[in-house]
Amino acid sequence: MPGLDNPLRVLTSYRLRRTMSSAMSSLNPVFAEFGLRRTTYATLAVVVENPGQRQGKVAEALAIERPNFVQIVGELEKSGLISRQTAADDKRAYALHATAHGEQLYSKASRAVRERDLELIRGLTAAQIEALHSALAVIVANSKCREVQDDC
Amino acid sequence: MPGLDNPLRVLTSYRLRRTMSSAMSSLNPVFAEFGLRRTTYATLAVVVENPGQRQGKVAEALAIERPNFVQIVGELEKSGLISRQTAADDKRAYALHATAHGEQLYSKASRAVRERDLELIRGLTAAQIEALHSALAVIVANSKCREVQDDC
DNA sequence: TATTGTTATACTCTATAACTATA
DNA sequence: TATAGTTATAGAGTATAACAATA
Repeated sequence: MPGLDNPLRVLTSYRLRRTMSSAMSSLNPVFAEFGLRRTTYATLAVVVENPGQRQGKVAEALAIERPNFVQIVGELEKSGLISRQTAADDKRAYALHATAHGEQLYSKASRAVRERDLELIRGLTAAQIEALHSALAVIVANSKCREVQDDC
Repeated sequence: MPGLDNPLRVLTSYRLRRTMSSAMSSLNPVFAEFGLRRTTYATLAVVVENPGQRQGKVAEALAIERPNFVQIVGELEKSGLISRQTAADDKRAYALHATAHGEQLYSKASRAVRERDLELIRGLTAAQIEALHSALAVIVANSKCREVQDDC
Protein backbone atom coordinates (compact mmCIF):
# COMPACT_ATOMS: atom_id res chain seq x y z
CA MET A 1 0.00 0.00 0.00
CA PRO A 2 2.12 2.92 -1.20
CA GLY A 3 0.91 6.31 -0.01
CA LEU A 4 1.03 5.42 3.67
CA ASP A 5 4.33 7.22 3.89
CA ASN A 6 2.91 10.46 2.50
CA PRO A 7 3.52 12.32 5.77
CA LEU A 8 7.22 11.63 5.30
CA ARG A 9 7.41 12.58 1.64
CA VAL A 10 7.50 16.28 2.49
CA LEU A 11 10.97 15.58 3.91
CA THR A 12 13.76 15.81 1.38
CA SER A 13 15.88 13.77 3.78
CA TYR A 14 13.34 10.94 3.66
CA ARG A 15 13.34 10.94 -0.13
CA LEU A 16 17.13 10.98 -0.09
CA ARG A 17 17.24 7.95 2.16
CA ARG A 18 14.74 5.94 0.16
CA THR A 19 16.54 6.82 -3.05
CA MET A 20 19.92 5.93 -1.64
CA SER A 21 18.56 2.63 -0.40
CA SER A 22 17.18 1.75 -3.83
CA ALA A 23 20.35 2.83 -5.56
CA MET A 24 22.53 0.74 -3.26
CA SER A 25 20.33 -2.32 -3.74
CA SER A 26 21.03 -1.92 -7.41
CA LEU A 27 24.76 -1.34 -7.04
CA ASN A 28 25.67 -3.85 -4.33
CA PRO A 29 25.41 -6.86 -6.67
CA VAL A 30 27.83 -5.13 -9.05
CA PHE A 31 30.39 -4.68 -6.28
CA ALA A 32 29.84 -8.29 -5.25
CA GLU A 33 30.58 -9.50 -8.80
CA PHE A 34 34.14 -8.39 -8.17
CA GLY A 35 34.36 -9.64 -4.61
CA LEU A 36 33.99 -6.09 -3.31
CA ARG A 37 31.61 -4.10 -1.14
CA ARG A 38 30.79 -0.44 -1.45
CA THR A 39 33.47 0.56 1.03
CA THR A 40 36.22 -1.62 -0.41
CA TYR A 41 35.37 -0.48 -3.93
CA ALA A 42 35.56 3.16 -2.90
CA THR A 43 38.87 2.59 -1.15
CA LEU A 44 40.33 0.75 -4.11
CA ALA A 45 39.22 3.57 -6.40
CA VAL A 46 40.94 6.23 -4.32
CA VAL A 47 44.13 4.19 -3.93
CA VAL A 48 44.38 3.32 -7.62
CA GLU A 49 43.91 6.92 -8.67
CA ASN A 50 46.01 8.45 -5.87
CA PRO A 51 48.97 6.14 -5.35
CA GLY A 52 51.08 6.52 -2.24
CA GLN A 53 48.54 8.39 -0.16
CA ARG A 54 48.51 7.71 3.54
CA GLN A 55 45.87 5.47 5.03
CA GLY A 56 44.47 8.21 7.23
CA LYS A 57 44.14 10.64 4.34
CA VAL A 58 42.23 8.10 2.28
CA ALA A 59 39.92 7.37 5.20
CA GLU A 60 39.32 11.08 5.67
CA ALA A 61 38.53 11.58 1.98
CA LEU A 62 35.93 8.83 2.19
CA ALA A 63 34.55 10.06 5.53
CA ILE A 64 35.29 6.70 7.13
CA GLU A 65 36.46 6.66 10.72
CA ARG A 66 40.03 5.44 10.98
CA PRO A 67 39.25 2.49 13.23
CA ASN A 68 36.69 1.27 10.71
CA PHE A 69 39.10 1.81 7.88
CA VAL A 70 41.66 -0.62 9.29
CA GLN A 71 39.66 -3.71 8.37
CA ILE A 72 38.76 -2.33 4.96
CA VAL A 73 42.40 -1.79 4.09
CA GLY A 74 43.26 -5.14 5.67
CA GLU A 75 40.69 -6.89 3.53
CA LEU A 76 41.99 -5.29 0.34
CA GLU A 77 45.55 -6.17 1.32
CA LYS A 78 44.64 -9.78 2.09
CA SER A 79 42.97 -10.00 -1.32
CA GLY A 80 46.19 -8.79 -2.92
CA LEU A 81 44.60 -5.68 -4.36
CA ILE A 82 46.60 -3.06 -2.46
CA SER A 83 49.78 -2.99 -0.37
CA ARG A 84 50.77 -1.09 2.74
CA GLN A 85 54.25 0.42 2.65
CA THR A 86 55.74 2.18 5.63
CA ALA A 87 56.05 5.87 4.75
CA ALA A 88 59.65 6.94 4.19
CA ASP A 89 59.35 10.07 6.29
CA ASP A 90 57.14 8.72 9.09
CA LYS A 91 57.47 5.23 10.46
CA ARG A 92 54.01 5.42 12.00
CA ALA A 93 52.26 5.90 8.68
CA TYR A 94 51.39 3.62 5.80
CA ALA A 95 51.44 4.68 2.16
CA LEU A 96 48.87 2.76 0.15
CA HIS A 97 49.51 1.45 -3.34
CA ALA A 98 47.41 -0.69 -5.64
CA THR A 99 48.95 -3.91 -6.91
CA ALA A 100 48.85 -4.82 -10.59
CA HIS A 101 45.98 -7.12 -9.76
CA GLY A 102 44.24 -4.32 -7.92
CA GLU A 103 44.55 -2.00 -10.88
CA GLN A 104 43.23 -4.63 -13.25
CA LEU A 105 40.28 -5.43 -11.02
CA TYR A 106 39.49 -1.76 -10.55
CA SER A 107 39.63 -1.20 -14.28
CA LYS A 108 36.96 -3.85 -14.83
CA ALA A 109 34.90 -3.05 -11.75
CA SER A 110 34.82 0.68 -12.36
CA ARG A 111 33.44 0.15 -15.85
CA ALA A 112 30.65 -2.03 -14.48
CA VAL A 113 29.93 0.34 -11.61
CA ARG A 114 29.79 3.38 -13.85
CA GLU A 115 27.53 1.57 -16.24
CA ARG A 116 25.11 0.65 -13.49
CA ASP A 117 25.31 4.14 -12.06
CA LEU A 118 24.37 5.56 -15.44
CA GLU A 119 21.38 3.24 -15.59
CA LEU A 120 20.15 4.80 -12.37
CA ILE A 121 20.02 8.27 -13.89
CA ARG A 122 18.71 7.15 -17.26
CA GLY A 123 16.07 9.55 -18.56
CA LEU A 124 17.65 12.58 -16.94
CA THR A 125 19.22 15.20 -19.19
CA ALA A 126 22.78 16.38 -18.64
CA ALA A 127 21.36 19.62 -17.23
CA GLN A 128 19.11 17.69 -14.84
CA ILE A 129 22.02 15.58 -13.64
CA GLU A 130 24.07 18.71 -13.14
CA ALA A 131 21.22 20.27 -11.19
CA LEU A 132 20.88 17.13 -9.08
CA HIS A 133 24.57 17.14 -8.19
CA SER A 134 24.40 20.84 -7.35
CA ALA A 135 21.40 20.35 -5.11
CA LEU A 136 23.14 17.50 -3.31
CA ALA A 137 26.20 19.70 -2.80
CA VAL A 138 23.99 22.38 -1.28
CA ILE A 139 22.57 19.87 1.18
CA VAL A 140 26.04 18.70 2.17
CA ALA A 141 27.13 22.31 2.70
CA ASN A 142 24.03 23.08 4.76
CA SER A 143 24.61 19.97 6.87
CA LYS A 144 28.21 20.86 7.61
CA CYS A 145 27.55 24.50 8.41
CA ARG A 146 25.69 23.51 11.56
CA GLU A 147 28.64 21.48 12.85
CA VAL A 148 31.30 23.96 11.84
CA GLN A 149 29.23 26.99 12.87
CA ASP A 150 30.23 28.64 9.63
CA ASP A 151 28.63 31.74 8.15
CA CYS A 152 25.44 30.07 7.01
CA MET B 1 42.61 16.41 1.82
CA PRO B 2 39.40 16.73 -0.18
CA GLY B 3 39.73 15.85 -3.85
CA LEU B 4 41.13 12.38 -3.25
CA ASP B 5 37.67 11.00 -3.89
CA ASN B 6 37.41 12.65 -7.31
CA PRO B 7 37.32 9.30 -9.10
CA LEU B 8 34.11 8.54 -7.21
CA ARG B 9 32.46 11.90 -7.78
CA VAL B 10 31.43 10.91 -11.28
CA LEU B 11 29.04 8.47 -9.61
CA THR B 12 25.67 9.92 -8.73
CA SER B 13 25.23 7.05 -6.28
CA TYR B 14 28.39 8.10 -4.44
CA ARG B 15 27.17 11.68 -4.18
CA LEU B 16 23.81 10.40 -2.99
CA ARG B 17 25.44 8.37 -0.26
CA ARG B 18 27.67 11.15 0.97
CA THR B 19 24.76 13.57 0.96
CA MET B 20 22.49 11.16 2.80
CA SER B 21 25.18 10.56 5.37
CA SER B 22 25.58 14.31 6.00
CA ALA B 23 21.85 14.85 6.13
CA MET B 24 21.34 12.04 8.64
CA SER B 25 24.14 13.34 10.85
CA SER B 26 22.21 16.58 10.96
CA LEU B 27 18.83 14.95 11.59
CA ASN B 28 19.73 12.21 14.06
CA PRO B 29 20.18 14.62 16.97
CA VAL B 30 16.71 16.00 16.31
CA PHE B 31 15.17 12.52 16.51
CA ALA B 32 17.20 11.89 19.65
CA GLU B 33 15.79 15.03 21.29
CA PHE B 34 12.46 13.22 21.35
CA GLY B 35 13.84 9.84 22.34
CA LEU B 36 13.42 8.57 18.78
CA ARG B 37 15.56 7.23 15.99
CA ARG B 38 15.01 7.68 12.28
CA THR B 39 13.11 4.40 12.02
CA THR B 40 10.92 4.92 15.07
CA TYR B 41 10.15 8.48 13.99
CA ALA B 42 9.12 7.30 10.53
CA THR B 43 6.95 4.57 12.01
CA LEU B 44 5.29 6.96 14.45
CA ALA B 45 4.60 9.38 11.59
CA VAL B 46 2.86 6.72 9.49
CA VAL B 47 0.85 5.38 12.42
CA VAL B 48 -0.29 8.81 13.58
CA GLU B 49 -1.40 9.81 10.11
CA ASN B 50 -2.85 6.41 9.16
CA PRO B 51 -4.54 5.04 12.26
CA GLY B 52 -5.53 1.38 12.34
CA GLN B 53 -3.18 0.19 9.61
CA ARG B 54 -1.72 -3.27 9.97
CA GLN B 55 1.83 -3.72 11.12
CA GLY B 56 2.87 -5.44 7.91
CA LYS B 57 1.44 -2.70 5.73
CA VAL B 58 3.28 -0.01 7.65
CA ALA B 59 6.51 -1.97 7.38
CA GLU B 60 5.98 -2.34 3.65
CA ALA B 61 5.29 1.37 3.20
CA LEU B 62 8.57 2.15 4.92
CA ALA B 63 10.48 -0.59 3.07
CA ILE B 64 11.44 -2.20 6.35
CA GLU B 65 11.61 -5.99 6.51
CA ARG B 66 8.92 -7.38 8.79
CA PRO B 67 11.33 -9.13 11.15
CA ASN B 68 13.19 -5.87 11.66
CA PHE B 69 9.95 -4.00 12.16
CA VAL B 70 8.96 -6.09 15.16
CA GLN B 71 11.44 -4.44 17.49
CA ILE B 72 10.67 -0.98 16.15
CA VAL B 73 6.98 -1.39 16.90
CA GLY B 74 7.85 -3.02 20.21
CA GLU B 75 10.01 -0.07 21.18
CA LEU B 76 7.27 2.44 20.35
CA GLU B 77 4.75 0.38 22.26
CA LYS B 78 7.00 0.11 25.30
CA SER B 79 7.43 3.87 25.23
CA GLY B 80 3.66 4.25 25.27
CA LEU B 81 3.58 6.02 21.90
CA ILE B 82 1.55 3.47 19.95
CA SER B 83 -0.60 0.44 20.75
CA ARG B 84 -1.10 -2.90 19.05
CA GLN B 85 -4.70 -4.03 18.75
CA THR B 86 -5.64 -7.41 17.36
CA ALA B 87 -7.40 -6.82 14.04
CA ALA B 88 -11.13 -7.51 14.20
CA ASP B 89 -11.19 -9.51 10.97
CA ASP B 90 -7.88 -11.35 11.33
CA LYS B 91 -6.60 -12.65 14.63
CA ARG B 92 -3.09 -12.97 13.23
CA ALA B 93 -2.76 -9.29 12.50
CA TYR B 94 -2.20 -6.19 14.59
CA ALA B 95 -3.79 -2.81 13.89
CA LEU B 96 -1.54 0.02 15.01
CA HIS B 97 -2.82 3.16 16.71
CA ALA B 98 -1.00 6.11 18.20
CA THR B 99 -1.70 6.91 21.84
CA ALA B 100 -2.54 10.45 22.93
CA HIS B 101 1.02 10.73 24.12
CA GLY B 102 2.25 9.45 20.78
CA GLU B 103 0.25 12.04 18.91
CA GLN B 104 1.53 14.84 21.11
CA LEU B 105 5.11 13.74 20.77
CA TYR B 106 4.76 13.41 17.01
CA SER B 107 3.24 16.87 16.81
CA LYS B 108 6.29 18.37 18.47
CA ALA B 109 8.86 16.12 16.82
CA SER B 110 7.51 16.58 13.33
CA ARG B 111 7.78 20.33 13.63
CA ALA B 112 11.41 20.09 14.69
CA VAL B 113 12.20 17.51 12.02
CA ARG B 114 10.59 19.53 9.25
CA GLU B 115 12.42 22.62 10.41
CA ARG B 116 15.77 20.87 10.29
CA ASP B 117 14.91 19.28 6.97
CA LEU B 118 14.19 22.75 5.56
CA GLU B 119 17.56 23.97 6.79
CA LEU B 120 19.17 21.27 4.71
CA ILE B 121 17.66 22.59 1.49
CA ARG B 122 18.11 26.25 2.36
CA GLY B 123 19.23 28.24 -0.65
CA LEU B 124 17.37 26.06 -3.13
CA THR B 125 14.39 27.57 -4.93
CA ALA B 126 11.02 25.84 -4.95
CA ALA B 127 11.67 24.84 -8.55
CA GLN B 128 15.06 23.41 -7.65
CA ILE B 129 13.57 21.41 -4.80
CA GLU B 130 10.88 20.13 -7.11
CA ALA B 131 13.53 19.17 -9.65
CA LEU B 132 15.54 17.42 -6.95
CA HIS B 133 12.56 15.36 -5.83
CA SER B 134 11.76 14.47 -9.43
CA ALA B 135 15.30 13.37 -10.10
CA LEU B 136 15.28 11.21 -6.97
CA ALA B 137 12.01 9.64 -8.10
CA VAL B 138 13.58 8.81 -11.47
CA ILE B 139 16.46 7.06 -9.72
CA VAL B 140 14.08 5.03 -7.57
CA ALA B 141 12.09 4.03 -10.65
CA ASN B 142 15.26 3.06 -12.53
CA SER B 143 16.46 1.00 -9.57
CA LYS B 144 13.21 -0.91 -9.29
CA CYS B 145 12.86 -1.59 -13.00
CA ARG B 146 15.85 -3.91 -12.86
CA GLU B 147 14.30 -6.02 -10.11
CA VAL B 148 10.81 -6.05 -11.53
CA GLN B 149 12.02 -6.49 -15.11
CA ASP B 150 9.57 -3.83 -16.15
CA ASP B 151 9.54 -2.06 -19.50
CA CYS B 152 12.58 0.08 -18.87
C1' DT C 1 -1.38 -24.06 1.67
C1' DA C 2 -0.57 -19.24 2.47
C1' DT C 3 -0.07 -15.31 5.49
C1' DT C 4 0.94 -12.41 10.05
C1' DG C 5 3.87 -11.66 13.27
C1' DT C 6 7.77 -13.59 15.48
C1' DT C 7 12.50 -15.49 16.79
C1' DA C 8 17.11 -16.24 15.74
C1' DT C 9 20.96 -15.04 13.30
C1' DA C 10 24.37 -12.72 10.60
C1' DC C 11 26.43 -9.08 8.01
C1' DT C 12 27.50 -4.23 7.10
C1' DC C 13 28.23 0.34 8.47
C1' DT C 14 29.04 3.50 12.07
C1' DA C 15 30.95 5.56 16.43
C1' DT C 16 34.01 6.01 20.59
C1' DA C 17 37.58 4.95 24.03
C1' DA C 18 41.98 3.33 24.78
C1' DC C 19 46.28 1.32 23.39
C1' DT C 20 51.34 1.20 20.65
C1' DA C 21 54.86 3.19 18.40
C1' DT C 22 56.47 6.75 16.60
C1' DA C 23 56.94 12.04 16.07
C1' DT D 1 52.44 16.13 23.93
C1' DA D 2 50.49 14.91 19.74
C1' DT D 3 49.70 11.83 15.75
C1' DA D 4 49.11 7.17 12.77
C1' DG D 5 47.40 3.09 12.98
C1' DT D 6 45.25 -0.30 15.83
C1' DT D 7 42.15 -3.02 19.04
C1' DA D 8 37.95 -3.68 21.29
C1' DT D 9 33.35 -2.81 21.63
C1' DA D 10 28.76 -1.29 20.93
C1' DG D 11 24.89 0.44 18.32
C1' DA D 12 22.00 0.76 14.28
C1' DG D 13 20.29 -0.88 9.86
C1' DT D 14 19.53 -4.65 6.84
C1' DA D 15 18.68 -9.48 5.17
C1' DT D 16 17.10 -14.46 5.28
C1' DA D 17 15.38 -18.89 7.23
C1' DA D 18 12.22 -21.01 10.11
C1' DC D 19 8.48 -21.20 13.47
C1' DA D 20 3.44 -20.65 15.72
C1' DA D 21 -1.09 -19.13 15.16
C1' DT D 22 -4.48 -18.18 12.02
C1' DA D 23 -6.56 -17.79 7.45
